[in-house]
Amino acid sequence: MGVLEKRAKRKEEFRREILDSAREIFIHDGYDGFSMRKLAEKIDYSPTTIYNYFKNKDDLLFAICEEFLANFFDELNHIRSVSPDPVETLRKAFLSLIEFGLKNPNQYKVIFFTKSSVYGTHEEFVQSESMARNVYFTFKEMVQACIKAGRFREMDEDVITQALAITSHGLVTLTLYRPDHLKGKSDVTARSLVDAILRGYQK
Amino acid sequence: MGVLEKRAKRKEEFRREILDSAREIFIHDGYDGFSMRKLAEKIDYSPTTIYNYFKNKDDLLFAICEEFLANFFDELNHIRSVSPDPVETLRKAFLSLIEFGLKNPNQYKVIFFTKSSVYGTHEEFVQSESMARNVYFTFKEMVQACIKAGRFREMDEDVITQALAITSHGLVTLTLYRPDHLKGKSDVTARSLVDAILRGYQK
DNA sequence: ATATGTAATTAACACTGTTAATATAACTAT
DNA sequence: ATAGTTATATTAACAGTGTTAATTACATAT
Repeated sequence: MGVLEKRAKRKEEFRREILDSAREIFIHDGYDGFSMRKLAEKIDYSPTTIYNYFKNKDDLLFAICEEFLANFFDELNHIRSVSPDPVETLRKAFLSLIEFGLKNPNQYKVIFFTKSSVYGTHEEFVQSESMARNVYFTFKEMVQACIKAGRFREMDEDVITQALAITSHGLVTLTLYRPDHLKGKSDVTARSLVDAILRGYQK
Repeated sequence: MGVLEKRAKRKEEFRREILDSAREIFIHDGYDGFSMRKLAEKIDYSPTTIYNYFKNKDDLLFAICEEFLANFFDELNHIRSVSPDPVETLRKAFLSLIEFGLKNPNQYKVIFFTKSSVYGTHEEFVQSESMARNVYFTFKEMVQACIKAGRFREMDEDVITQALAITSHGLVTLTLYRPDHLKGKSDVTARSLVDAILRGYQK
């Protein structure tokens, strides 16, 4: 292994180390408790060192988002592989996304708060290799499967997919930011809502 | 008019002046462009003076939320007064909320970002005289009207109301924070989504 | 005129993200 | 081994943020 590769590897490892520490801060102190300086202190380096591994804070947050979504992407594919009925698959995937958001509030906040600019326009988003894109397209494929199986009314797939994304997003963010409003009954409301919307799109 | 009343009146007037300036900053510079120091400069006072009229930044933001929601509350009652069919009333109210959010992005962000603590627990929220409460209960009454008219399946009213709130919230926030994602087709998606969910809850 | 209470200000604290300039360490070529 | 080069880490600083304690200016009441 050449020296250049060794350096690159070491750099990649350090990047990982920073990322792990950053995630720990998020889990431990929440989104508001995170700062570049705090992260620097945790990894025992000066704050400016981080900037040798990440362009800026947004870049760091984006990397964390990607990790988070990569985990969910795996779960999504697992659901698809074990569930035969397309509508049930979609329902499970749907509820899983909601559960994932509610169980990882701080990571979800990172995704939500991270500037939309990092994903670029819709075209750039579609052509990107981001995990957000992968998750979106997996959902879209699930919707397409429902239409193809004749279970859904024939509509624009993107509209339906986005409607589902919107619904889960609304539920998660409202629960995270107005926790008392649903009186801890998020799961009941979630099921009711998922039922209603799937019924609404079914034939 | 006594001196004390005069002082109270003057204080109330100044409070209003601060509030108006704050709203102007939000409209002009957006949520991220707002700061207490900028507001102070605009009203030609030192930053600390604001703290004689508002407990802190959150308190100020809350006041702006209330104003914003008061306007929407009026529109909601207008819709109710002119629309005879309960389901159509709900649909219009629903779409109106979404439109209101999309047309006033910065004010909507204020509502969303303002710490949930200002509304307290659900019980405190219900007993409060906040505009958020009024809007919520108006929506709930509309849902009840649909159930009473035998148009909706008999379910917990709160669950349905919250489901509607969640959906509009999701649509608005996703459009505001991932604008390119819906490719400016928010209105199409909104109508489709509202259609689907109302169909889902109808008999 | 003096005392009282309110309102506004200055200065400061403890933070934030980020950058330019500088020092240090590591590797390359002579 | 030494000199030159490059990558990495650090210090100091900038321009902000919300907020508070201490202090001054001012209008009112005695």
